[in-house]
Amino acid sequence: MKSKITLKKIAKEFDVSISTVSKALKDSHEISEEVKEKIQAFAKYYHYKPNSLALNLRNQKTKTIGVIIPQIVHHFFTKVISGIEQVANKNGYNVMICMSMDSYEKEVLNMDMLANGVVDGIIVSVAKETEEKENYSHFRDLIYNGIPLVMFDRVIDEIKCSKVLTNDLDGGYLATKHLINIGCKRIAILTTPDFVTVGNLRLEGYKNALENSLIPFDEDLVLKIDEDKNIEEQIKTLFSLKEPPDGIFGVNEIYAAYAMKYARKQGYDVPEDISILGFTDGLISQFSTPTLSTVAQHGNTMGQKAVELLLNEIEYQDTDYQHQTKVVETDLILRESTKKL
Amino acid sequence: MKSKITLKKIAKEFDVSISTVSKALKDSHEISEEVKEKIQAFAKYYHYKPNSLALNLRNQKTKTIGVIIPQIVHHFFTKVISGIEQVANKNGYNVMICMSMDSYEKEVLNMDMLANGVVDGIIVSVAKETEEKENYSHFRDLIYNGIPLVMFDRVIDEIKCSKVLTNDLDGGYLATKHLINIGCKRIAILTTPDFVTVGNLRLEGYKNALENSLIPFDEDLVLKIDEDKNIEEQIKTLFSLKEPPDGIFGVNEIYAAYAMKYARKQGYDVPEDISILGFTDGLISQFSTPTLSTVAQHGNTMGQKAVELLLNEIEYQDTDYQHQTKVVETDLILRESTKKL
DNA sequence: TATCAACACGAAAACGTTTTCGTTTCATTT
DNA sequence: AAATGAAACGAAAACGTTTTCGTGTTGATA
Repeated sequence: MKSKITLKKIAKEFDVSISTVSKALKDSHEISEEVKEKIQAFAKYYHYKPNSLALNLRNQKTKTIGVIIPQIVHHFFTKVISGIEQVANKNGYNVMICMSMDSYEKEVLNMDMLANGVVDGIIVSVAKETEEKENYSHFRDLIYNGIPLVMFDRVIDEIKCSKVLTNDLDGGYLATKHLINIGCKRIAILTTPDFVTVGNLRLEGYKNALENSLIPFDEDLVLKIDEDKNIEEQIKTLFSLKEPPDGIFGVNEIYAAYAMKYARKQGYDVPEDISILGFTDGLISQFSTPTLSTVAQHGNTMGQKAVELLLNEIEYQDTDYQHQTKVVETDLILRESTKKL
Repeated sequence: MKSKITLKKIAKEFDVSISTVSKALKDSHEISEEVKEKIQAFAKYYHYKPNSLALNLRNQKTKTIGVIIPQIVHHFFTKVISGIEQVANKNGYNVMICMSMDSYEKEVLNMDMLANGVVDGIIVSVAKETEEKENYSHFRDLIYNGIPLVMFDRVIDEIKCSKVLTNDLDGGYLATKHLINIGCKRIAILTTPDFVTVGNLRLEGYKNALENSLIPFDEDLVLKIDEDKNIEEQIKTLFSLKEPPDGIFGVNEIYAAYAMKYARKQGYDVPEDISILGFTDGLISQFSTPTLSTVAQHGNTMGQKAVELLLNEIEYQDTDYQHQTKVVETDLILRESTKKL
C-alpha cells in the first residue's frame, strides 16, 4: 500500500521546507504565486488531507464528543443519539458512540479510552452494573481531569455534573393516574430491579398516584422483572393472583408488550378487560395490536439538550461554570391498549 | 479547570527528564528503584494516563475502527453494530460509530474525518443517496490512501474491497417460494425504489421464485414504496386492485407491518385471507399481532465477519491482500402471519 | 593505575501539523 | 552610499509520547 501523503513528503518533492508547504496550502501571502500553484496542484493530485491526530494534538482539542450508552438496540437510545448528532454536527462537532453493554468494566474501558485526548467531552447514560455496584470513581477521575461530562436518563446524584433527565416520577404518576381515571381498580406495575433508578422513580410516581386517589398500595401488584429469566413466566404470576389486575403499567415498552401478549393469550380483551400502558414511544408501541398507549420520553430532545449543556461546559472550561440539570417532561400518548375516558 | 497531567509536568516536578519519567512508568530496569517508586506514586496519585493522540501519532495506528451506517434506528443495523463491537473488542480494538442519515454529504464528511488518522480501517453500509447519485469517489480516495475498507449489506460492486452481504436474492426467493407453497396465488411485493440494491435483489429473488413455479409476473403487484410519502396510502392501491393479493412479501419489516395493519383494518384475516412475510427479524416482527413471519438476516454475524475481514486487511496491509466477499445466508422464521403448510 | 562494565539517567529524533519569528535577497528611497 | 522595506522563504517550538543512543559516574578488575 502507498502510505499517506504528508507535508514532509511534499516538501521533499519540491525541495522546500515544511512550513512553506503548510503556508502554500493555506494560500498564505507569504508564499509566491508560482510556488503556491505547483504545491497546491501536487497536493490536490495526491489527495492530501491534514492528519487529524497531529492537528488535534497541536490544537489540544478534537472537535469530537464521546457518547457512552448501555445498549444500542433500545429505541430510546437511538433517538437520543439522533438528537445528539443533530446538535453536534450543527456546531461542527463529530460524535463517537461507544456501548457499555450495561457492563461496568466496559463502561470504564470506554471512558478511559475516550478521556485521553480522543474527545473534548463525554455524554453518558450509566450502565446497570455500575448502578448496582455503586462504583463511580471513573466519573470522578474524569471530572478531576477537567473533562466535561454530561449524564442523561440514567444519572448519578452523587456525581457533580450537568444532567438531562426524564421526569420519570411524573411519568409514572401520569401513567398510573390515567389508568385510575379510566376506571382501573387493581393496577399492577412491571418494573426493574431496585438498583435501576429510573425504574424506581417510575415506581414512586405509581405509588404517588395511588396515594393521591386513596387506593391502597398492594405489594403483590409490583413485579420486578429479572431480565435474565423468562419474562413471560414472571408475568404469569400476576395473572394467577386471586384478584388479577385490570390495569398494567410497564416501565418500558417491552414489558408492556409482553404483558399484553400474555393477557390476550389468556383470553383477556385489551382494553376492555384490562388496560395496558407502557413507557417510551418505540416501534413496538406503534406496531403492536392493539397499539400501545404509552408515556413518551422525547429522546431526541434529551440528546439535543445534553449536547447543548456539554458544549457550554467545553467552551467555558476556564471559568467556574455552574452545572445544570434539565428535566424533560413526558407526554401521555393514548392509543388502543387503554380504555377511552 | 486543572489541565491534564503529562510526562513533562511530572518531569518538572522531580527535576528529571521526560524520558526518565516515561521509563519509570514503564518500570524500566534503567531507572533506579528509588526514582521509579516516587514517580509511580506521583503518577498514580494524579491519575496519569498517556495521551492517546500522542500515542497514536507516534505508533501510526489508533486501534480503532470506524463504522458508518445509514441509520441507527434500524434494528438490523444495531445488531450489526453489536456484532462489530464483540469481535473488535476481543481483538483490542475500539469502535467509532457514525451515521450518514442516508445522506451522501454526511457520508463523505464522516469518511473524511475518519480517514485522516482517526481510525485504522472503516466499515460502511452505503447511504441511499450515494446509491442514487452513484458518486463513489470518496471510496476510491480511501482505498487510494491505503485505508482498509469493508462494505456490508449495502455494497457497491464497482468498488474493489472486501464485502459482507446478505444473500438477498436467495432471501427473496425463499420468502416468495414459501408463500407459493402455502397456496398463495397472487403475491404482491413491497419493495424500495430502484436504486436501492438490496431491494432490487430481493425483487429478483421474488421474480425467480414466480418463474420457477410458472406463475406469471404481474407488474401491478410490485409496489415501490416512496418513504417520503404516506406509506398507508401507497399500500391502499394494492388492495383496490380488481384482484387483490392473497400474499404479501415486504422487503423489510416495516413495510410488512404496515401491510398487515392495513389488511386487518380492511377486515382481512391474517393469515387466513392473506399471508404476510417480512424481511429482517426485528422487534416489530416479534411483538406484532399476529407475529410476523420473516426472513432473518443475522446482522450479528454480518458485523462479526465484517470486522474479521477488516482486521485481516489492517494486518496484511503491505502484502497484496486479496479482497474477499462473504455471503451470509438467510433463514425463514415462520410465525403467525403466514398460513401453515 | 589504567581499563572495563554496570548503572542511572539525559538528549534527541520521530510521528504531522501550525505558527511565530527570524533571515536572506533585492529593490527602492533619502 | 546608506538606510529602509518588502517579498519569500526557513528554523524551530509546540502538542505528548516512546525509544535509541549517548554520557557521566561509580565500582571492580587486571
